Amino acid sequence: MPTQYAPAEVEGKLYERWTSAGLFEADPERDPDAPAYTIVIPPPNVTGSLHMGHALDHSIQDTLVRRRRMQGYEALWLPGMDHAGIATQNVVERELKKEGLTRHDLGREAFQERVWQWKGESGGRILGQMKRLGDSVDWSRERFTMDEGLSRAVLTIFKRLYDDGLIYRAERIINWCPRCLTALSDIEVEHADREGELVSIRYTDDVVVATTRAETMLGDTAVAVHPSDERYAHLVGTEIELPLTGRRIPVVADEHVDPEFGTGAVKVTPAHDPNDFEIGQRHGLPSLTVLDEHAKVTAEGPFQGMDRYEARAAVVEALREQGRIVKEIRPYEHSVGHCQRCQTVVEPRVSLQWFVKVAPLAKAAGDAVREGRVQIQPPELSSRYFAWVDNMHDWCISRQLWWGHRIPVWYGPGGEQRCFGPGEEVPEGWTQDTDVLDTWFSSALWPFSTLGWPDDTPDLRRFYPTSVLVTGYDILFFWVARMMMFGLYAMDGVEPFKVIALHGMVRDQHGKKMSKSFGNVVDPLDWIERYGADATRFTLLRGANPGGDVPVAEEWAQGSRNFCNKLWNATRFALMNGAHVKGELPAELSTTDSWILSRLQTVAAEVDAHIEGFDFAKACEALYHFAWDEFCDWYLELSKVPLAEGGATAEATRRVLGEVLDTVLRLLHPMTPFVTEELWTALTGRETIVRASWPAADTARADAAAEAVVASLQRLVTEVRRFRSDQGLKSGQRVTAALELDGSPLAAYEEQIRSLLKLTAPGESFTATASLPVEGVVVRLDTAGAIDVAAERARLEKDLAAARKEVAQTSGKLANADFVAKAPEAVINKNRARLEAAQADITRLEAQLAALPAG
RNA sequence: GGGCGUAUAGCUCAGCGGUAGAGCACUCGCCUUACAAGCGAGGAGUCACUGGUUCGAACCCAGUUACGCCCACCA
Repeated sequence: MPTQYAPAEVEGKLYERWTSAGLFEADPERDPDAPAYTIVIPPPNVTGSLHMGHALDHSIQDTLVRRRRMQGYEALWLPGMDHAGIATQNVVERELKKEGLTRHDLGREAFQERVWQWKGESGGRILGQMKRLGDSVDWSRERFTMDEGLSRAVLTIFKRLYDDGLIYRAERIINWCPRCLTALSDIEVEHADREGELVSIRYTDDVVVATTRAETMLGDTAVAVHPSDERYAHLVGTEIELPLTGRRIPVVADEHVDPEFGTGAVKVTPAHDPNDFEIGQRHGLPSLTVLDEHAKVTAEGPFQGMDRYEARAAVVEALREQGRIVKEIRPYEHSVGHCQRCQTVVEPRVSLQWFVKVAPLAKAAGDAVREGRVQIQPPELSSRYFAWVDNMHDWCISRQLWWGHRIPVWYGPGGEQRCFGPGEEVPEGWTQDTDVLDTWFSSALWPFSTLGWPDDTPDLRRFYPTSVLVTGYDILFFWVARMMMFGLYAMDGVEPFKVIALHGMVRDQHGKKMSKSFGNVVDPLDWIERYGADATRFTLLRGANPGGDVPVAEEWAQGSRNFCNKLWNATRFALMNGAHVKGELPAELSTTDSWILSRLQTVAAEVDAHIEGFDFAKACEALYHFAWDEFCDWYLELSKVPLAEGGATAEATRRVLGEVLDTVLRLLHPMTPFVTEELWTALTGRETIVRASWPAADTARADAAAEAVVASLQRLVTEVRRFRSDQGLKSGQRVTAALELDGSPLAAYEEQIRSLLKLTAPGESFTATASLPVEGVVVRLDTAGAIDVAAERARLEKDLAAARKEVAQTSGKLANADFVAKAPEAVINKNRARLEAAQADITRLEAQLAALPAG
């Protein structure tokens, strides 16, 4: 074995071995008694490639699934991709543009073929990247939201919702992207504060209105004031002339108007503003569309054909010429909606669209969490979930795109409209709606459509409901809430998952969001290549505090790489010394053996509990410390003496070494699958760790006495090392020493202590001696006259002062009647122990000071 | 505008009633036959501020300040 672990040389080979052996494949019939464990992957966009967010999300899911698989569950992690309507259509349209073509040049069918072709060639790059990460997904069950089966699920549920009156078509104001040329749902619009201009316009001598979108005045069909606003009471019910158009529009009274804001009079443009649309509905106002789908002015007149921004300036200029602009135009920061996919400013627009009536579905989705049938992890995020599901607007599901599931509604003679389910025959002469469904419509079915629904399949029976949904809190609304709605609806009230485990966003080392413009984006593949998949995963998991964002930095990845290397070298040492896992543990164990086995079982219990509780940071932390600080730094070092002794002692040590490594590797395997597989198979000679058993904590191995002995041994060794370091003694320099260990439980460890401290046997003569009473034993070191007495005295005096302060504090506390009367017994005892320890320290330190040679 | 959250060592974060912890960074000493991707030793924090509750507060309560996030139909 080389002295350094080279991930690149083992990862590809191991992944290939795992998949060809079918180790990740679930089988609904394998063992009917085994509980099922299911995770469906949040399907990445077919346009996507692996970023740190995915790497985190997948590391978590893989950890959960691998642990369950080791525990004997029938574990299924189902992979797949989302067709990502707008995103994908945009990509392919961009490609076409390079060839000087638009989708209209191809026509609908040819364009769709083109997208499928693109999907075959470059879509799904992310699936290959998932293999690099080590995802233990079942590739035999890979799904795509546009698959035949999943499409049938979409049509089936559409038909059911339609028949239940939960899907309707209506002319409503919706968010419109003038670049993508489609409607968007509320959550596909991102709001950001932008500097705009608030223009005050004098409609008449009495009526001044303000707007940031002056061009929309061309579509005004009223001015609204608050019903109780006395300034305007005389105008309500009258008509005024709308400048630039000559149209006469009414003044209406509406509660929505805030009399405190501006002049208290509002222009009303029902066709291009959501509020105004509602005012229009309430007062029966006409809705006058003045902007087309490209956001160009359609209203006849001088502005016709202008882009909205061009028109905005032109309208203001025209009004200015008429002297209708009040005062100066002032800068105004306000929130502006942008298309999530292309960042174009969204234009509210009235149009005929399809909607899901969400009220009953959202109610059920909320209740499932309220009643505890679905648990949100961490629970603090539940309030956000409720805020969303309890206040949801109807969901606009139609998109004016070509890539997606086409709406299964046909229009027949006489304007009749009918929904045809899968397999139903559409009569001659009927034409299908040209819109497709929002991409989230099909992803909402993912937890059951992937398992075969609407058919009653063995997979669906065995693996639904899924066990846990793992995703970032950013798509709680986009996706999670909608899966809840559709899952409960389609599966007759059975929730799609039992736990929603939300994680944070990956950020840079200063907690900043990763973005191309900041230049702080880290590519997980880059880390995988330089540090290995395990180090990449471990870094992410180690930062994954429940609910918190996950900062990552280059140095932390190096630290994880170093940790993998540490495991590598520990195993190398163990194998070089004949460590093994054959047979039972020896009946006769040394104290250090008992200690490490005791600690091991505690750590196994902790790790298990932390993963169970989705606290991956703590699981990693516990293993990191145990493996490095306790096992490598102490047990391994202490084992060198018994190993050298040979015989039964050495044999017992080899067995314990093998035992601890075996267990640690299995505990780490869900987080760092590759290095653990490589080392574990070498150590045990077995086929694979993937289906090895998950370690259970053996409480019978708990041994507080052994832990106490090792703790004092560690204190002794540390104290002497401290002395040597303070004294500037060469670390390789052998020092003669007498250890007076008689009667101490450490007596059995004299050899190890000498070895750790590089002490030789007591010499013939002591020239200058430092005496270190530690833990009731005395160490006399012959430092060949090299003692810096002043430095040692300063050091001891500092420690002495600290000990005296401690005594003062604790004894003061114990003298406080209130404290003694009210504090719990355990706390009082702790203080007593602390006092005793400090008093012992004082005795020891005073003795050490007294023993110092005159200097 | 509403809601939620966070302020702890240089950085990123744990701790959430009983005398402050980790990783990285830093200082000093070491190529000690598992590992220099390493080993040993060490320094470093009035736990944002102000009050309150308590025998005892980083932790609970109130307020202040500063950040962050989510939602929203702020013309």
